Amino acid sequence: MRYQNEAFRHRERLLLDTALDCFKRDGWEKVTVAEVAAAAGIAKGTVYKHFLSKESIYAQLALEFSRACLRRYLTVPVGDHPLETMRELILLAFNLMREHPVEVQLSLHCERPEFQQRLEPKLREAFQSLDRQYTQLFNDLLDAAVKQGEIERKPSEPLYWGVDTMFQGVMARIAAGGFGEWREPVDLDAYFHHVANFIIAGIHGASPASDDDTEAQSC
Amino acid sequence: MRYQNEAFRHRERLLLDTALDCFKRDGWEKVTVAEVAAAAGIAKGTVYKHFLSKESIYAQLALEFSRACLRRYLTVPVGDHPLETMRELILLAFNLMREHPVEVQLSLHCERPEFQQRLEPKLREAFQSLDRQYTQLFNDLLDAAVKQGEIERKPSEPLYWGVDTMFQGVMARIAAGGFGEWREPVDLDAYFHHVANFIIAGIHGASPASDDDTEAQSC
DNA sequence: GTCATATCATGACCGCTGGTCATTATGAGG
DNA sequence: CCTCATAATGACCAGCGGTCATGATATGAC
Repeated sequence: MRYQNEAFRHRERLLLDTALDCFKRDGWEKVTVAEVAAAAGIAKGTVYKHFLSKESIYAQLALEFSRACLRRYLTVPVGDHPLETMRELILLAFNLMREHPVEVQLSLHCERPEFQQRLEPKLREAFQSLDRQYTQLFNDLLDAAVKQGEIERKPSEPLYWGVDTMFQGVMARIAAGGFGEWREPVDLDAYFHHVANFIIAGIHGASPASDDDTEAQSC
Repeated sequence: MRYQNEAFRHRERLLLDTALDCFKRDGWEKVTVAEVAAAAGIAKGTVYKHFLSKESIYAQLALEFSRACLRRYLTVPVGDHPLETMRELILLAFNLMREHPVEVQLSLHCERPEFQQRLEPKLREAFQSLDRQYTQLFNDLLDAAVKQGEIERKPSEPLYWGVDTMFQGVMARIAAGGFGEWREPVDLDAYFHHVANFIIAGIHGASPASDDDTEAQSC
């Protein structure tokens, strides 16, 4: 009884790893469950003893990547210049994405509500939990920046919208394979650098009281 | 000969319209070619006299939407405050997206290089042509802003990266169905407003020199 | 009106997919 | 060694996008 359990778990890891390899080699959309199973030396039916569906595999891989990234971010110490730390984190995130385009594609795919509602509740909650942790990370950093006097205190949510949107955009860009049909070749390093600047500028300058509008109930 | 030709073109329009209706009602991923054909009162095989593939239908609908948007943008006059015009355009774009989420989903789907390379060259070129026109629109606006002294002259491409990324992000958000699992309900109007501010702030402040980021407080 | 011809519409058919489940193989316990 | 619970298997299914031989229809000459 013990041995079988061990073997079962081992197979699950093997399947996830194999699936990711296949996705990286041939594109996650094209790879079939049968191919993954064959590559792992396992019958197709067995895959469904471990995962409810192919999409469930997508979700687990996306979750693992997201968790690994978060773990990495949390090791970065917040110095005396939280906004610089934020820039550092942003660039770190972009580089992690660049190194793992397939995982980024999967993440984008799995974030869609339409996808999530098909998903088993357990995994859906895992996604939500991660979202919360990322929001927390951002808010902590923003608070630190306020405390250090780098920015004025203002509602954090609109700023998070901006940053989140920017991240979505970069993910879409990376998932799309960079600047495929762009006018001229684009260096991803330069792109990352400028986008990071754009974000920091947005945080500095966005939406305090510029002109019209009805928010600003800060504090 | 004349009648048949007319009827053929009419069918093509009918098919596109019907397909869009079906996509809006049941989700563009789930709808099958047979369903679209049935809804249009046409046999499945006939669909393939008009379109090389289901993806080709996606592409044509995305193109039509993109063209319609561009046409709309071009009617907005550039006043004495180009950056305000840009904000206006940005908000117009966001509202168009909100009113046409399915078209946004299709656009995102069709922009992916992997998708485009499967596409018939004619349609691919249409996408590239549109891209060029959008870039042009942005550059013209930026030039005008420089001429009016609203911003300093600086390389436009990095700024376009930022704006493009932001748009990708908003499209992803809208395609995802808004803020599905967000902490608390988010008003899209407020979201649009703040994101537009974020973009304008980014344009003002982003990336003038190497790593110097603080600048460009609102006027 | 009628027939020959060119053109188009049709739906049975194909290969392939994700997913199922009755059957078979295998380890654990007496 | 035998029994039994449990896990692995792959033939099988329904449904998909896409094809193509066949049948229907408009056209133009007479």
